[in-house]
Amino acid sequence: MPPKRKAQAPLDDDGGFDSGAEEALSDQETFDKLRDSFDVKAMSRRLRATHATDPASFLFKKCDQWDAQLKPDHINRPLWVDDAGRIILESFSPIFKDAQDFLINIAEPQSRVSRIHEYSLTAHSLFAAVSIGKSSKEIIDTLERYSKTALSPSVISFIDKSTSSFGKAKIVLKKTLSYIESDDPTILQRLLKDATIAECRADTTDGLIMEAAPRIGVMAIPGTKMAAGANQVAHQVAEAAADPQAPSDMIAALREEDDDDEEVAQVHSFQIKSEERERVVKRCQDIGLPLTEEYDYETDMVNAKLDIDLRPHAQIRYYQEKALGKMFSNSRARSGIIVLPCGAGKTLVGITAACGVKKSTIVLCTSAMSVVQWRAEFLKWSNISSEDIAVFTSESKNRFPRNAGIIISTYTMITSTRNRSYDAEKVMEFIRSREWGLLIADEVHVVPANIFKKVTYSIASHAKLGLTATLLREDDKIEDLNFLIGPKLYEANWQELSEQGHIAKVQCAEVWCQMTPEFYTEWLKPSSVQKRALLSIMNPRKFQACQFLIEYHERRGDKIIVFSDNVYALEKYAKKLSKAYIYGDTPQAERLRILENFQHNDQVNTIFLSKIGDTSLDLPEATCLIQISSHYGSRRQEAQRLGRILRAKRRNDEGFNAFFYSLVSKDTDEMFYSSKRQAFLVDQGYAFKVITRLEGLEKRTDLAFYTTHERRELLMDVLLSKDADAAEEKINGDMFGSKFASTGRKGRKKNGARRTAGTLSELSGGQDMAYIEYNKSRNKELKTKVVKNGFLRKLQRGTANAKKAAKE
DNA sequence: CAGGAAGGAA
DNA sequence: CTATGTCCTTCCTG
Repeated sequence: MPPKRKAQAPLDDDGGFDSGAEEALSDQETFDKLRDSFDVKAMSRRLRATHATDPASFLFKKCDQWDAQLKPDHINRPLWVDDAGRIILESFSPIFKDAQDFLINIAEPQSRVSRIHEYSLTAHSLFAAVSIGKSSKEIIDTLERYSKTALSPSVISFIDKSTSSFGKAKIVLKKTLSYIESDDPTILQRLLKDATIAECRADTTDGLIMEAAPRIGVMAIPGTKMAAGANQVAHQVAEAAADPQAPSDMIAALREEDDDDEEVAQVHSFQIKSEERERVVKRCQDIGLPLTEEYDYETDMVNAKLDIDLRPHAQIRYYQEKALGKMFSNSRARSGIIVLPCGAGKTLVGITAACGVKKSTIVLCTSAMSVVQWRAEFLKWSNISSEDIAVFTSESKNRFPRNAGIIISTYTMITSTRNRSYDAEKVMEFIRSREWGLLIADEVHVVPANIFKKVTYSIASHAKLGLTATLLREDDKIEDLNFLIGPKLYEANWQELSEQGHIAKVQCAEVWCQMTPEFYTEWLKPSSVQKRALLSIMNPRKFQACQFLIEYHERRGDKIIVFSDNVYALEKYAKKLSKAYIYGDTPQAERLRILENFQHNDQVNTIFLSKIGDTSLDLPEATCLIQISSHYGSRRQEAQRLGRILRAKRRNDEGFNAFFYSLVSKDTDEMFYSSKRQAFLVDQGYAFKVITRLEGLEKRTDLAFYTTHERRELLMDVLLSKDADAAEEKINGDMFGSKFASTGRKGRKKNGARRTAGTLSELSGGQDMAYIEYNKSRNKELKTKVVKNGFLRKLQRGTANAKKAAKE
């Protein structure tokens, strides 16, 4: 994958590197001196790595390597294709739409900034193209037609080579067992020569299993069902013929299928161990013979039909239809992944897919809350009867009464390795023992986590549909989805959807906040990353910017969410500004109360959320988002947070914009992380504007931490908080260190130290600190789990205050 | 219902 | 560059 590029200039047009006009001069001097004394080289190097590449330079570089002649009418052709399979699409071309539709099928979108889109041809993307029915010739011809230059031979041979062996063998399910199947026995022989695959073989026969092609009825071995199958087709043909609306080719197709059946086409197969499914699929991809997984649901006579249809009021949007079209071509369901931004109707896509397959369906979600939502959506959009949808979570362990139905559950529920309750085990048995027509994996990007990989062999499903907004992980496991679920079938273009009003338009901005001298002085002292991070977050200028933005947007009538990963900062900010906040320990009832107020009470326009709000909370009221702590360059988190405001209810109001601010403390690590986090959104075409000063901010005297005194106090508070205790070590560490060596024995990692500190809160502040410091080095062995979190935090604050008092 | 255990995110 | 610490979620039990 080529490196991501920043599309926008790092600086605002007029702003430039505004060195803080809002600072009093003396502050500025102090600040400059501080900065001069600090070695900024490392940081600027990192910044340059993400900021510096200018958006067009890579084009020129590529042109240099190019001998290819431009075609005479190149101006009418929208593509540049280099010999490594990288494709540049000009979005201003008149045939942009056609070219985009084509590219999305055969290549991986890398970046879709406003004028220039970049795609790349990969083996995976070509496999996806073949599995939705594109031939190698079709791909090459179309590419050639759109390209400004003749395709290089290496690209052609890459496409040829990659596609020639695709689609020759498939993986199928018969009576919950897995088989590799092909028309061509030599392909299977070839596969069996591979040691890994041979190892995973389950049947002990020497040769291959051979049977008539699994058209109609053949799947059923004894007579009765076969007859039923044949009957059904006859019935379908009759039905189709009787229906004046039915296109004649459809009838012909059905008849043809019937005819096919009479010629005894042979199909060969061997069985593999279900638990080795992934290994086999992966191995087959590695050796260039990827397996297709398709489900011929219409002719499946073994599994009961599920009575489900979309309700008439369910309107499928065109992009949802496109996505589903990729999944359902050739009247089969194929496994794969559909990528749609948050709020673009992923659930409806899943439900429609279930309505297409009409077999038992299992839906997996990440949290119990979305399980409830999925169920509600199913009832809303389809005519499924409510008893046919079972929910399998810790609090509800239902099964459906009939032969076919829907189960909605969580990944953890399915994959848990620990002891299950009796009921849970019963339901698991039920799930394992039957065949599923469709598996819907919500938030599919979580699946590659080690534990979740198990789902695919706990559940025997004919087809799998993965849904996600952000097919992104910071590790390299995202590739695994290719064999865990299937190829990416469709990926929507965010900009296009927002232009058409399906998701909100968003203005993104990065607000650079200068560090105050007090805070920067501390920041520059050698200390832990945690402490530095905390100082950057608690930077009073950032606080003021936040306060300013909240006031500004509240006046505009926006509903604002403020995100902070850091709970300490979350609490400080929220309390200082008298706003409600929710984090992990907030009890369910309290959460609901706050959310309720946020949505319906016009006195409550701002809430503070920890990363609890990244996913799962659905807040259609929110229109403005402020990020105050944005650690670890997680692109997915950034995208997901942005997703919180994409479904803004007011999005169709004339000229409506949602706002997304990232507050960043200047000259700290946050700058680096921030640009890293934005990479994904920038590739989706979002332009981040850099704001170096907020108009009117400097004139305000009523903002928090206006006086030096207040800022000092805040600094003290920060330094004494649990995250920033390194400085005290020297003072108190050796005085009390040994005294408590035998006290605590347990506790998980650093938490242990914190917990134990709680239990010892009756000690004086100084001793307490010493204790914490002493145990820092050996907290791996600590293991006391005494008090619960919420209580602890209270104690924590108590001890912090005690420390402060002791110091003064 | 509180609390523990386990695991994920990045 | 990787390892880390912190937060959050799930499920199950006493």
